[in-house]
Amino acid sequence: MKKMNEAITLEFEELNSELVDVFNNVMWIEEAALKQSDFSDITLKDMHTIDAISMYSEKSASQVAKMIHLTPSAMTTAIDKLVDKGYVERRRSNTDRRVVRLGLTHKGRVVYRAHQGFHRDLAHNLLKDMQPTEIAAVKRAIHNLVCYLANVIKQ
Amino acid sequence: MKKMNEAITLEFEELNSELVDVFNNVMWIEEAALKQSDFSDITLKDMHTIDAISMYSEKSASQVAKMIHLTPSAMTTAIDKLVDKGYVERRRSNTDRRVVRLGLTHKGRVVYRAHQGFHRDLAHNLLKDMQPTEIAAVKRAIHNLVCYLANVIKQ
DNA sequence: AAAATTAGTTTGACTATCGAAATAAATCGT
DNA sequence: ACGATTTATTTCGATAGTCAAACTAATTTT
Repeated sequence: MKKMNEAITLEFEELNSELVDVFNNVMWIEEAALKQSDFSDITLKDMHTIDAISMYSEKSASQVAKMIHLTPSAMTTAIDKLVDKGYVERRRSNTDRRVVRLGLTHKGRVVYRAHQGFHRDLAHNLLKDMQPTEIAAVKRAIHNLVCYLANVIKQ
Repeated sequence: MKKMNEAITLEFEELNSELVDVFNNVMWIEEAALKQSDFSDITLKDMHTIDAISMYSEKSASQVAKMIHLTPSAMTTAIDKLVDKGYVERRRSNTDRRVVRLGLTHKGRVVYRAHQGFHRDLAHNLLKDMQPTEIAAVKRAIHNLVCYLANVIKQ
């Protein structure tokens, strides 16, 4: 174990604890915000499904399932619900009639944009009142994290 | 709508998308890591319960329930499971025999420390190869986020 | 000491999820 | 071109997590 400067250790623990705080709370806050919104009939998980389907490229049901780590069967029922509620459309592919192409309805696109807005607010508030050099540092840190997580996945 | 420098806008979108990536993946990675570990009999939610109970202060069941946004009834069944599996202990308080004080068993403390280690790794990798001034910037950014989220909760 | 409050548990209904089997369409080997 | 295999999705049955409401027991208020 490396001997560390005490002040730095303390700094680190403070950061760590705030980081834990963010991770533990973001999901819950997002869920709660959704419940109070005009789209209270969907959960955050539904929202992530909608996000994975997203605006433009038409993905197949199993592609979306993989993206959000759901089994195909769970995907089917999730889509059923979102189709019933009018957020998502199922279209059988013309070139391969086994695959189901998923797309957002108008309502789906509205809620997708609203959710993107939420994330944009998060990012804006992360960078609140920061200088370009500081912003660069933050960006690098987030990138570090993304790379680290990507590595963890690979193993 | 404010007119923005295009390069800065692009920078921002890149950061935003990585941020979304982190939020979407951390939970899943944590869950997967847990499944492959020696503690595959608990879920990430169980882990958060254990984390809320934590090492030292003896909290009541309802205090823990509030911390992790669970109803008392859900808390009861969650604790039942963790008691069965040997991670948590229930003790009726002596001063007020309605309240249940929760504590970690030896096994519970081991898994708690392991989980803390996971979070510490995250924080270390966030700050990988960064200078003190950069670290300060990152810290301020995370703090911004914590404050923003705290405000969202209040409304 | 009766009524109200508080902490936690039990019960019943509902939802999400998974894995296995079923279905249906495409492709491969001959 | 035909049957066998593979692929994409769905259906079904089982399990687990959640909530709200009813309930029990302990404590506090009046």
